[in-house]
Amino acid sequence: MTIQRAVILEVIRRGKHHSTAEEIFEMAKKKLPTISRATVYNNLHGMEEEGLVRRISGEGTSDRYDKNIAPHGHLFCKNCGAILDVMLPDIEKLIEESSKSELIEYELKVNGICKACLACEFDKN
Amino acid sequence: MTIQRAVILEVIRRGKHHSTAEEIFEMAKKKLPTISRATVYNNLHGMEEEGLVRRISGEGTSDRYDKNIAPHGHLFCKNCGAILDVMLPDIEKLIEESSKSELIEYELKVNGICKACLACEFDKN
DNA sequence: AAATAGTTTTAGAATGGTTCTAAAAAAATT
DNA sequence: AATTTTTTTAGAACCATTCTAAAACTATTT
Repeated sequence: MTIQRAVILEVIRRGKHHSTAEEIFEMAKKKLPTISRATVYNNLHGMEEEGLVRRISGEGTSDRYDKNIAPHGHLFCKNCGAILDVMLPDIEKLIEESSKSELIEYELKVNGICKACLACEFDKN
Repeated sequence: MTIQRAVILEVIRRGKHHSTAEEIFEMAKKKLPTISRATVYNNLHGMEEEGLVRRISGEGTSDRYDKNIAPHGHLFCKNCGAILDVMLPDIEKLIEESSKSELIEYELKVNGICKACLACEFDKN
């Protein structure tokens, strides 16, 4: 456990959900001005392997890191840009049954319009 | 409809499922040696918008293009490397119910061990 | 058919997120 | 204290994809 790793963990724990490596790097620099991008990537990878964070791979855009390590999907609201957790209770069983395979992990990305935007006619673009 | 687009469509239609842009480019070059990478990307994007192909975004690796345009997930077998379609009958309703959002499209990626590898003890690494 | 305008292709440069590298610094072990 | 191992650093390299500007097509108008 190095100082760098502690700062990165703190940034993830206190910062917003679903930050990019670059955002984490920028936040970490405020505490540790000499920290390097490679250190952030190294530690994020390490933490991913240790199960401390989960990576949400971006399509086209940067990957994001999630402090919520429980298996769940993500809703990308095409109206307001929010990224929201989606919990699907029995999806693991469903996947295994329908594919007859053994599941290690899954990643579910949903493009849609979030609850809040649906509720507010005014927000709709 | 240009010659290039026709060749690209033909490559996708006859070639293996889940090809990368690079693979499609290489195949297309056999018919049309002067075809450019940009043309392949341009046309793949166009076809994606027209709903002729579906993009499967890679994490770290290249995106792949799927001629199966019905909504479905993908199983990436960590034993043999196969990429297999996963059909989940009611997942759309499930997602909308559990997130209370309006679904536009979803992408489901599953890491696991495929049926064939499970059946054959010998293949297990 | 020639002229014009619009679209598509081409080759290569640029981009951007991520990974690699080699040296320096820090930590752990002997 | 000396040695080995691990981590950090800065910047270069990587690689899939996008951009660019010129050339080649296509379609449309005279």
